[in-house]
Amino acid sequence: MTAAKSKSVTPIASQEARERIIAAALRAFATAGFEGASTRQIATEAGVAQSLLLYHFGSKDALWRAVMDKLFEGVSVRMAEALRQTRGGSVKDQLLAMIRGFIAICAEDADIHRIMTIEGRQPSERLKWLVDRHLRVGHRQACDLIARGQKDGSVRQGDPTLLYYSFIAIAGTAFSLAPEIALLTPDKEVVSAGAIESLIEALIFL
Amino acid sequence: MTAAKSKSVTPIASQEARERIIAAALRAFATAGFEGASTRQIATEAGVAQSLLLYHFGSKDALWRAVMDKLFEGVSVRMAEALRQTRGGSVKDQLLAMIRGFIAICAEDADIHRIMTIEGRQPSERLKWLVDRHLRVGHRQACDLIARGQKDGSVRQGDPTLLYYSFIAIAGTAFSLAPEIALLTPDKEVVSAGAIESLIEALIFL
DNA sequence: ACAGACCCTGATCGATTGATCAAGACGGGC
DNA sequence: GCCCGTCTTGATCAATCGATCAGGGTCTGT
Repeated sequence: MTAAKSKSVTPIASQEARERIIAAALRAFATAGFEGASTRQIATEAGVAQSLLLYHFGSKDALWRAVMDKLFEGVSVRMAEALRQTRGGSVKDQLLAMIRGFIAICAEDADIHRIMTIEGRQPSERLKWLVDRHLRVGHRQACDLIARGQKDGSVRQGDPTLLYYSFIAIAGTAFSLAPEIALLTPDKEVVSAGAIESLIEALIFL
Repeated sequence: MTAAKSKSVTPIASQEARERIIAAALRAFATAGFEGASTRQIATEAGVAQSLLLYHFGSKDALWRAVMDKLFEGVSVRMAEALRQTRGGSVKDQLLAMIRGFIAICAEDADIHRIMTIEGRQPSERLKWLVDRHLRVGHRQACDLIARGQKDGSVRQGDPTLLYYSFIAIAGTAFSLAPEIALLTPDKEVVSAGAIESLIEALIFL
């Protein structure tokens, strides 16, 4: 960890501050949206000065992009692993692994689905950046898989994109709207990942 | 229109301004969230001065509540009509009417689902107000219907609330994330209400 | 014609926003 | 010891925020 990185002169002192800022910014952006989140509130939650966050990232927009890169780095790693472990399996097994992985991601951190649905609702430069840099690949992979499943008869017919967004909507909404659901059913325990999975299975597969 | 309303002294001059303000505020709240939307931007879009909007509604919070009342007034009218027309029918027919009604509402105005998912993601006084005043009744009605359908064997087993939010998620997401989907599939036409309906049918019914 | 209620606007308030800047703290290389 | 690049802070900027206020316009009732 303290080993010198060949030619790099930077001793990599406090990358921890960057990570704390990104974590706080993720929560703020996910709950209040881009304009609703303030850099001062993010800095306070991260325990640093507000100017430090502009020193590291340059602007609020650049901070948002850094948060998204960090977010989808983790997501793509998990999804790639799920697909790798079922490489030789059937299309249905690969799709199931993808679905289980996405549910697990949403269960661990509901902010992921929150932040994705915040930006997708109006055209903007941020949405364009997000789609081109992070969303396009996953959508393409999933839709290819769905189309192959439709060909071999294991997946329900219909627009692959609609099926893709439907399963994302079910898995994500159950967790991202947890505060609302908790107010509606205060005595009920948290929603279970297994129930969501069987629901999505019934929706996707024949 | 100019007819005197019995004892009421107010001539009800410009209620049109109120409605323009509410319409503009709905769009603003639905896309930018409560904190992200500014009263000046809303006033500009409505073609009035910013102070007029505080004259009519008192505060930004009160304007938000007025927008919600207007929004759910229309929704509850449509849902009540859908249920009334299938009063004598089977549970499945009543649920189908409810689903079709909700899809039609989302197709007409995607802002409804947008605004519902914006507030449900973090605990707040606004969410508490929204749940108690507008969401609780619809949730109760739908879940009762789902439970009855589960008893007579026409509806899939599972937590009624999860089934309820799943069908809302599918119907709403397809329209509220339309800008994102359009960027992903630029050549494709808009998503069809019929495709969504058959998808939800497969999810809900046995 | 006058008075009063309602509707609406422009100016302005203090607070907060994202961004900039000067200055200090810290540590490694000479 | 001294210097220099990195990291961090506090002060401060113009712009914008929600909210308040005084005042004018318009109509109705008398």
